[in-house]
Amino acid sequence: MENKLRDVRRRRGRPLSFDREEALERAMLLFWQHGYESTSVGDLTEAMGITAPSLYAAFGDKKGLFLDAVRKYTSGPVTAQQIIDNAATAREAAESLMMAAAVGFTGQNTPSGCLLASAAISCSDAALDVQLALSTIRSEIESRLRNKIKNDIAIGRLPKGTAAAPLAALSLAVIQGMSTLARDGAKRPKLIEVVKAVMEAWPSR
Amino acid sequence: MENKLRDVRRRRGRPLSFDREEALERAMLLFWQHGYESTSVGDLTEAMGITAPSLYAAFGDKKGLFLDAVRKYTSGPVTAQQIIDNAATAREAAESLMMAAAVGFTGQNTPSGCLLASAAISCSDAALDVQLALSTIRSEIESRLRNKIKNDIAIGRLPKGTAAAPLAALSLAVIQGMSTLARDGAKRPKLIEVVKAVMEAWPSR
DNA sequence: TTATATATGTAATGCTTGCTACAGAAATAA
DNA sequence: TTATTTCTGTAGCAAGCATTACATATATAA
Repeated sequence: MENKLRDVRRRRGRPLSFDREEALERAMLLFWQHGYESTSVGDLTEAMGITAPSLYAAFGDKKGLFLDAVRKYTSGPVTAQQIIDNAATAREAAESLMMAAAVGFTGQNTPSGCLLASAAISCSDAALDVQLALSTIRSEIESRLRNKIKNDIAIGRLPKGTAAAPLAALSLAVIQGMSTLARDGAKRPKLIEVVKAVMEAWPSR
Repeated sequence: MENKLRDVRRRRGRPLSFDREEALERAMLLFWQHGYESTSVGDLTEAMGITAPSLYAAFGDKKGLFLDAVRKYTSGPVTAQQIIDNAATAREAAESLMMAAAVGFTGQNTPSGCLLASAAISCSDAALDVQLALSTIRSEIESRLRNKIKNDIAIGRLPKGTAAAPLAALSLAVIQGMSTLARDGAKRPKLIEVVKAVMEAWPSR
């Protein structure tokens, strides 16, 4: 079997003068902080250290760059999907998800809050598709958690009468809300207390 | 005592050609839907039915108009402060507040979600003061609820060991989160279920 | 070498932004 | 009437927006 690194043929024309992933990382951080519409292409090129034509050649347009940044954001060290799937129980899945949010929203080297929860909450009609893209991601996480809860009910790990949808929606609502709390200045311990508090809403252990 | 209506002297120059409160109402609805920065002055003048010079004469500038719109939003039929103050218990205050949110975020003749929670979540540096204004309002509601909870603990209506701050923060987080859920298409019954679910987190009745 | 492909830097595109100068209109006060 | 005050409509401001045309630079392929 060939060495993968050696297998990578050089492209034909002039090579990129910048590290694509590093530039994308910087764009992501800017979108995270200021949101989609309030971040201008000028802001982006400055932060990424490249000129506009390079940006457009590498990422298509502002919208494409944003969606790429979202992809980078959601494929970090631990994804929501992994957290849910790896949890032993639905209860644990919800708690881990919210705890990861509490920690991720209060990082020292990243903007406060959540990119998915804050980058396109309200926008102009021109950005409705971007808004929808984020909304879809949020809904998928909620749906996955809801299914996990339903499963635990089905196998008797949660009481038969438990309402799955409200618990899943509540978890997502708390995550969205913690994003705003973090943006408003709430520190990590406070968010962790919020998670502990909301876990009391689950059926008695 | 003079009749107040007769007491209102006509102003000296040419009278306003539009109803100030009605125009402000329309501006509020537009800000509610699209947020502060994504609503342009052009959008506003069109919706308000007036020209730019009239807008600037009546409201100062875009920022002044927005803050006036926020004032109108927060001084509606029932304010958060009234809900908290009129509630018999802290528990009731939190529940009423969240229920009012669930209803208010899913009105038929208004945009989905909450103006305070969505109009300036992420913005450019130029709008940081607007962002701060909304953040301050949110914090004041949280603070008022927290004090109500502390009082109930002090008079023995809630268990001595109850943590007031997390319950207040959780309530606000759920409200912010429900705003996003509503914007994502959640209907009123779903939000009401979320409120019922989170109330289970309160100390046993 | 020459041809081809890709990326870059400069500079500009047309459009939208928030805002306002200015002249005229419409009211009250003298 | 005349003066004064206030608002309106037209028209336009400078600045910023996302995007791109174009010439040039730098790589591989023939």
